[in-house]
Amino acid sequence: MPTQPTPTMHDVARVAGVSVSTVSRVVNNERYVHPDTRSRVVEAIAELGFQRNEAARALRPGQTSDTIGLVIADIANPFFSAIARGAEDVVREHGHMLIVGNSGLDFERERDLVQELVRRRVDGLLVVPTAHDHADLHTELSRWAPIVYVDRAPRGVRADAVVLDNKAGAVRAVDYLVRAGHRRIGYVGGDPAVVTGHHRLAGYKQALKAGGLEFDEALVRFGNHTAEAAEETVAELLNGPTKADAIFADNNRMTVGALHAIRRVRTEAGLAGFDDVELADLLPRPIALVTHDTIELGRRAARLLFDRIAGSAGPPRRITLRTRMLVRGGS
Amino acid sequence: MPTQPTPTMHDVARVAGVSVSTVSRVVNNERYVHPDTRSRVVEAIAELGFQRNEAARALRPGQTSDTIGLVIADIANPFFSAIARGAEDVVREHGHMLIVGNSGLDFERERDLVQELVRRRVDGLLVVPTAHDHADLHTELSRWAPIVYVDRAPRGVRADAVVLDNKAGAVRAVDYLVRAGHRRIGYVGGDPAVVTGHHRLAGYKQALKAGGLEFDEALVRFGNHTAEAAEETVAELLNGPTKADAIFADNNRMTVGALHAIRRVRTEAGLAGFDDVELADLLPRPIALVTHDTIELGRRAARLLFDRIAGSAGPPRRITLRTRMLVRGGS
DNA sequence: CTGTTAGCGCTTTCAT
DNA sequence: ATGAAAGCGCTAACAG
Repeated sequence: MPTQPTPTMHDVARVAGVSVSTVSRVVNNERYVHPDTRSRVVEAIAELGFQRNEAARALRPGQTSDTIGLVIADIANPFFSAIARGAEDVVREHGHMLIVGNSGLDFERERDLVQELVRRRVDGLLVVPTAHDHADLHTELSRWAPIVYVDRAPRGVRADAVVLDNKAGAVRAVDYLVRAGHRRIGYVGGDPAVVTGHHRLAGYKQALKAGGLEFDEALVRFGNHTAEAAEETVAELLNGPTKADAIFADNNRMTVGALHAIRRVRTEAGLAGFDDVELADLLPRPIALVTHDTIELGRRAARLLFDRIAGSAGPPRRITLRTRMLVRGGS
Repeated sequence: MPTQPTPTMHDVARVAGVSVSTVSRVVNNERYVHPDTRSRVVEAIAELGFQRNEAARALRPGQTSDTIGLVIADIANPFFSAIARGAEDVVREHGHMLIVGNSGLDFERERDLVQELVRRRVDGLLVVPTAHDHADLHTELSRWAPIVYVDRAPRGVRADAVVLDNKAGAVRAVDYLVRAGHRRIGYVGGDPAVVTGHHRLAGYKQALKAGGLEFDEALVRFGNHTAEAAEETVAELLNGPTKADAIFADNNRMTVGALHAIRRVRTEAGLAGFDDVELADLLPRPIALVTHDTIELGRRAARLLFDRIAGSAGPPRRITLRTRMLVRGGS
């Protein structure tokens, strides 16, 4: 059956035979309401199934929407869904709700989402920014609601951000491959403009140098946006003239693609990857993984955001979370 | 720096030297605004960084919040995050936004979330219901906003739902194990009260019977709420007096747990599981998986919801999505 | 084409 | 202890 209009405080007041202010007092559990009056109101509320309109409440001066916006690339990617999970944990602790939007790493979409969120008067924003320059967007919108960036700092702005220790993680992973005797280590990455990729590439270069290996531009392949794309790229890297004998995968999607490619090509190529991937420990081949507490990434970002919402001033804060390298699989 | 109060139409009107209604007309792209006036308003909007307050707009009669609520068990579980992804796709197509809440399969939390969502005047609700009886909750809240249930129909109500073909899927998977020569097939499941488990168990039983195997209560273990719990249970099933020689895992978490247990115990036990799991195809052992288009599950539910929001009446609709069985891994 | 007005559902003085 | 009234930011008649 079609839905009915929700009853208002006015309706409740009529049924209970009191004024709206009294209903408001009961709903907000204020003192100075006669027990009898209170129970009549409570009864009316139950009878009508009244649910206070939060949007109307939020309209009053000094009131907030109790809502946080989260903009990520793709909720179906385990990395981002873990962030969402951590964010939601904290957001709920604070009695707020989470509005989620997928940007698909497209700046236009991100911009639309963030603006829409501000129009809905969220109390704060958690954003995994796209690679685009955020100078304008950030300065334009951060006046209205505090913004904390997750996983990477936006281009062109100094702003609050909670990130991973990208370079150190990459160094350890690539170093592992070097020590294992690999000499031509390919790099597979996603969007070349995303800053995490740069940092991980820097780590890759540093580890190569430390291992006495020369950097070869031909071994670096950015621009793979899905696991499938990464699979093709890696197959090429392994089979083609580049003759890679190992792969460092930039993120979880790249790792999945690389695993498939290596299996397809049937080589003994070494593999290391950033982010954890489920079931990697059960694979027949060893794989070095740079892991981290992704849920915590979301949690920390949300905590920092609520700090700002509570009024904490001061310069932009940057929190960097540790990563660990571990070798899984190859049982 | 702390955030400022957002400018209102009144502010824009003052700056542009017009009335609020003119500002409203410009913002809503209505006709009958003189080009000059329009540009003065547009300028003022840009100057102030005005963003229309959607909550205030939604308050007007006949207006909607353009928001959909989604309640799932845990966004970090790939099954649910895929649903969220599908839902968001459709929600966005309709110009709405998605508020997400994790129930953790706890009825109290679910109830709180759904009520809170109604208080925020969402236009509709997408819910993966807990096992608890929903008769009261559904009849109480579905008057105010249409509700479509995802993955399972709630207990105690006839309501719109988009579900999977649980029984048939389980039959095929277990049948695969039977044909492979397994004789003592264990069943590992999650919450015993969730209806999907019942249907999958029914399929399990049917496949056993068809294969001439006797049903043994001792081989059925519900109540595993994490992959880790499932791992312990499966290890017990394989090692203990039950002497299972194969496992049917109820859902993706159970499958992951079972895989770990089997590796730990180092048996040749057969394995089949409901839901897909990433990288299963690269595992050294074959595994029969009941797969489905999870994103589509979310999409279909959202479409059905928007149908109802648009006013479509009629009896509760039940959509059942096909599942497929395929054997992965064991390369 | 533009302004005035009323009112959406709620909270919050201010009286009583 | 309770009610009347104003107003949050916006839209939608209704005038002009």
